[in-house]
Amino acid sequence: MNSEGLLNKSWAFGISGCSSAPRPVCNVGLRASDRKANCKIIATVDSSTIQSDPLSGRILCTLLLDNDGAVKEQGSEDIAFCATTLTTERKQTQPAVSNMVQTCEMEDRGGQERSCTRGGSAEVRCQHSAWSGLHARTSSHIPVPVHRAHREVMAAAALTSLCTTGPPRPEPPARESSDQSVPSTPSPPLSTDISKGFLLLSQGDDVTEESEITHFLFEDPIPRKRRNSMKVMFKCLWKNCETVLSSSSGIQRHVRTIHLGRNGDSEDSEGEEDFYYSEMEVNMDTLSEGLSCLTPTSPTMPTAPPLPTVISLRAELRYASPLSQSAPSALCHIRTDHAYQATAPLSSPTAPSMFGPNKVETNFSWQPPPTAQSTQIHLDNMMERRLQHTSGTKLHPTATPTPKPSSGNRKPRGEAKKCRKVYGMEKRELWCTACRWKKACQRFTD
DNA sequence: GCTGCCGGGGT
DNA sequence: ACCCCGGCAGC
Repeated sequence: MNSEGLLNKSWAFGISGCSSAPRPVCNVGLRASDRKANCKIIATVDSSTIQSDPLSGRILCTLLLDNDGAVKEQGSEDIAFCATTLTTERKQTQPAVSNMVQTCEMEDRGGQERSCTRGGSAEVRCQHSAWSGLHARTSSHIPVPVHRAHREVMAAAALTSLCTTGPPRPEPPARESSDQSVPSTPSPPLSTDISKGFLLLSQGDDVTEESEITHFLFEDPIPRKRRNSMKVMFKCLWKNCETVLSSSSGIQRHVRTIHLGRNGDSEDSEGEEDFYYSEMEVNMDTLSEGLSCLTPTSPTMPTAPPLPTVISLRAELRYASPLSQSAPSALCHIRTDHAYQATAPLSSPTAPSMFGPNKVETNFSWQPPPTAQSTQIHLDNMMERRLQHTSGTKLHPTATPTPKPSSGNRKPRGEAKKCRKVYGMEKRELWCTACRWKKACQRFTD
């Protein structure tokens, strides 16, 4: 097997920390290939590649490959990890190794040799020690192509994941003292430090992918859930606007279109919208609980969801056709002030569905807990405001969308003929009740 | 002026 | 709750 084959087998076996180290140092300290009697030194890991290493220059361990194909590790007692990366140099000299197993177990036998062969497969066992608290950096003297580095990272990830399946091991005191910045909540410096190392390896990779790799590499089962449950949201800072979106582009577009009154795709804002939103961390567990309460298909949906953080769904409608002019009244025919109007249809055939294809965005807004009725009112107002905005009148940031103070909230006269017009005064008995009572016609709605 | 309908009052 | 109407505003 050539070196490429080794790569394909994810020969990278060096991983540290294992199950009891939530912040394993995964470093690449491989230097050279060498030969010994009956063994081949396939890698040496020294402390020169480790940042903040108090024993600078010291060889931490040497990885040997014996004739049986088993990997042996030899080194000092305080070996924290055995990490390796295939280098160009090694790629040329690495002998064929088969049945290499990507297993890393936590096992402290107290001896110098921590390797065994099981079923013809070699296992690299890592010993946990005080070294686990060390921060690692990527060895800068090892040129690694991006794609290959990526593969090696993934291989290391596989190893680590196997490590975490090992028997539980109590946290060593050394870690507690050396690394005090390990809260139960996510720790940005960790991901930053680690990811920095991998960024050197895979600068061309997408950040998200790199982040995923980092999480995959170093995640703890329980902390991962917390880590994933926190999500950065972007909150609009505009006065009286509580829109919260999950993406910066979305909030920028929101600010640009809603508040700045600019075209959503135009670039003339020159980043002005950046001043009108801020990031916020949101516990997605709480949010999802709230959402599940609001989900119509939720089997456990209560009639009045007791939300710790209440979400009101804002159906932001964007209409491009003149149909939108009449949409509000058609959409929101929930009126209970008069009994004769309660029988009116809840929606018009010409009205777009609230959750229909015209719905472009659904925003989450943190607001005081509304009742079901107030939620409807909120939707109503939101839609009306949006429709007023999209129907041609550009909103000034400080201007409240009040069309005409003098005209009050009187809705514009509809286009359709009413009962009076259709039947005439002679057949007043054919009018709908509302028309007879000089109220808004309920038969011929707009 | 016609029409739609809001607001208010009467029963 | 039901019914009626004055009055306003859009057309």
